[in-house]
Amino acid sequence: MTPEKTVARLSLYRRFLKIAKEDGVDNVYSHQLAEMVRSTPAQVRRDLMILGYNGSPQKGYDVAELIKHIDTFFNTEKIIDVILVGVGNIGRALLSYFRDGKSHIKIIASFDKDETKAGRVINNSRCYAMDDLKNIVAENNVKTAILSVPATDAQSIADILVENGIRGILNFAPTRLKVPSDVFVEDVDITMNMEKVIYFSAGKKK
Amino acid sequence: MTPEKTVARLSLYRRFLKIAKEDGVDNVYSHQLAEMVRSTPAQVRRDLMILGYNGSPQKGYDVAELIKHIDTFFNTEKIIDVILVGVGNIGRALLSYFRDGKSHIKIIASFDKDETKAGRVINNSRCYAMDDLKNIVAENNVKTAILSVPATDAQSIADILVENGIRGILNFAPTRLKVPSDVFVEDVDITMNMEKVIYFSAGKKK
DNA sequence: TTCACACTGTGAATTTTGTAACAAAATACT
DNA sequence: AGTATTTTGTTACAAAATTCACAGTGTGAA
Repeated sequence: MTPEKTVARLSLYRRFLKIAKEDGVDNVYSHQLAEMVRSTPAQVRRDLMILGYNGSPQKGYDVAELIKHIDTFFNTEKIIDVILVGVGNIGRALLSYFRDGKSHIKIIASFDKDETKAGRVINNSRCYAMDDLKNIVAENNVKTAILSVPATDAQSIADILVENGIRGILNFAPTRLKVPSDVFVEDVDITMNMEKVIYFSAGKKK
Repeated sequence: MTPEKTVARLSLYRRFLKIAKEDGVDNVYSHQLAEMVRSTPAQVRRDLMILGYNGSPQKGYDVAELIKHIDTFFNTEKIIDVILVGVGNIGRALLSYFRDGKSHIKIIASFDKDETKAGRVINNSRCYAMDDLKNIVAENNVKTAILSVPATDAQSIADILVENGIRGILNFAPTRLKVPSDVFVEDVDITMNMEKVIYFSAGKKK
């Protein structure tokens, strides 16, 4: 399977390729792509190898074509439906983030333990009670969830998600979730990231 | 300098150690720490080596002592002041995130281009106009910033930050910032993370 | 006091990730 | 057509991160 780092970079390449396309750019060279994502030409070419799409010397890569191949790689010609659990501050921010960004990722429903939120439409997404999760996930064949609940609830909700067939979780709670090995969890750990910044910026002398 | 990955994990260890301490745990073994942060005992021991603090074979690591050493490593006996620029959805979520979590990181001021937000207190943090940034950063000797503005504004605001002495940026905008090499940038790229989850969870068969 | 035990600290092996180098391909120029 | 130029695809190499494996150590039971 493709290494995690490469997958991450492919996602970036595509984003910047789309911007370039908007700007009317038809083809790019590896060194241009490298500059966009702060990488090196060698790294870019190496990453693109796995797509099975070949650029041409002289003209580099055809932007539209390359995007198409990355789309195929990610299997996202179609819209991907995801759910979000935990409509607190971060949850709401994410709802608007994915609504505004015209990406192929769509939050089809959000859920919250707080029953008073159920039924309300928050940031364009209808909020449901936790009890409805089972049906909505099943009916829409949702496989991916965003978890933005407080740390104290994260594990128990993750259990519910897994139980109902969720296979991938983007976790914003500052906890390490225990899930079966066939479930993929990506942690977005803001405190940790912040501490990294503080540590390394202190090291960088003026 | 300590590798980035190690720094990230040290931050995690500390968080979980603090929780353990709250729970009245006095000492931990590497395999327990490993389980907490989803790692391996060997990895934990290797990471802790750089602290210069030694556990003992029988009792493992003294929790309080280990926390103290990680604190020293991060140089955070004192509170770290940071600023936040961009009081939109994500900005507000972060304000409340850092207000609620009783961490040693404190957002002392927030800024927004939108002058109508200036003067208002949003999520316990006073919002200032961009023009005030210079003075507040200088007066408080702030070295770290959270950037949560739209992608289109990110670079120009980053330039302002750098100009005013900011040396570390936690960037939530889906852009790669161009900064001098003595400034550290950590990107939190939610779309990319989401795509990783989708990719790898699809690979994981039921 | 010796033995067995459970764990640490750390060099060495392994795996993963990134970089460099260069032949082959496509174009433009003469 | 032949040559120079530019950039790719890929292989070989290097560096970094992780894991292994085991000697060393303190403790308590026999």
